[in-house]
Amino acid sequence: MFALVDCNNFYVSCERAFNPSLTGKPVVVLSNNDGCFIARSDEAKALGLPMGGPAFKFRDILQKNRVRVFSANFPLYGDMSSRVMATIGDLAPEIEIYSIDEAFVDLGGFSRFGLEHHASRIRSTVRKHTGIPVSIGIGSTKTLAKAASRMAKKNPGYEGVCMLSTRKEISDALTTLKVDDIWGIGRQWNRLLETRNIRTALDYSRTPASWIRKNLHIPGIRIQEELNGHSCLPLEQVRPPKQSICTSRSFGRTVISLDELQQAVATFAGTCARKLREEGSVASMLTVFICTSPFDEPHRKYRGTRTLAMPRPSRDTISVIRTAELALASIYREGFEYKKAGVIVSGLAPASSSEREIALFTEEDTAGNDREKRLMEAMESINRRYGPAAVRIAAENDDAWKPNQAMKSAQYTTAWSDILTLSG
DNA sequence: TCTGGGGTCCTAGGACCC
DNA sequence: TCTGGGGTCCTAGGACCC
Repeated sequence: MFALVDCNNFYVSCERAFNPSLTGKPVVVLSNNDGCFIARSDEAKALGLPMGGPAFKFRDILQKNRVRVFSANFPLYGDMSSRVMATIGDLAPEIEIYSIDEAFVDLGGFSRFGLEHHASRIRSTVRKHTGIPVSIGIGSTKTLAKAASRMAKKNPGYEGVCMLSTRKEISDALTTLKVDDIWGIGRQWNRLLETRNIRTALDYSRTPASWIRKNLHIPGIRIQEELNGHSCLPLEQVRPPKQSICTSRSFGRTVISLDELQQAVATFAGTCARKLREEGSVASMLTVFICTSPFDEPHRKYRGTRTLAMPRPSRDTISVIRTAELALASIYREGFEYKKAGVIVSGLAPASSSEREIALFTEEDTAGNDREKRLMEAMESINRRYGPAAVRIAAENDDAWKPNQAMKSAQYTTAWSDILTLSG
């Protein structure tokens, strides 16, 4: 049996863990640039504030109800997530960390304790050790566990733990589960399914497989199998190496000049290089994209994207930035108000394999590679000691296009300076 | 005035190979 | 008269997830 442990309103719960006065009050957390709602407390949901809704359109509701509004504080949420996952892992070692606020665990070995009982123990321990409330769903497939966790969250009667085991429990659950609440069914597919009058998970589970195969392809078939109790999605305890790494941002204001875009793109490229080194990978390709706001008039819209091969597979800041600059120069067009840009590195391979390949090249290349590597190591050791951007490549600069974050809470668990604000 | 960021998988179509 | 079959790789785009 699989269990899904799912943190309730995760980012809001993180804010509450350090600020108990938020308990019982409506709270929202905003995306970068204080744009959209990305987390809402139950009280905020009850006010009709939608997930992903743009904050400026709900200003009245926010003010009238004294909603507590926070800018996103991802270092805090990431650190709280690690603590939650570590606590779960202590009580259920076969764990797949699925997202920042969710983990699948295999409860197979715990049947003699009673699965629901053990799940309750996980729930109360996480609450006690981290302050984060979680809901837990148990089922014979990941998709059923997901559905169960939804029920656990929605109905207080379950006290945070819902297990689907008998045939009747499963079919009752599938009858109440709307098709677009199934894990893996999004907006487009929901629209298509509606036209066929497929409205509940039970309808979906009984739809001819040939039709699903034709219209929703392999992923659709997997969902159907999983709803019918045939597990297709195994627990992935070891995260597979990343295939691509992306760094992108919306700008705090519109950016017009190539010069400013270059600064932004170089900074994102530098971040990608650092992420590559963390991942232990090298990249063979690099993509740059720039775009205007999707809400602009059609004639003012532009999206440019360009993929280039790296001169050789690398994770060196300088060569990643250089390649990104070439790509940017080829897509930049004058006269547009750019709102967002990003760098994606792909064609990733383990760094160790590339070192062997480099050894096949000429003497100079080997020397160059070695010099790059030592330079990166030196930069990183300086930055570890003196702060994240103590030394950087001159092209990197986040002054001009930095996102706005007006209402950010302190980094209670990751910055010493911010802990002082707690006690002070 | 003001609308996030980081991923994966799948398909289709074109280039190219033998 | 009339022009195969099978494969890979790459890119772009669209779907999904959190």
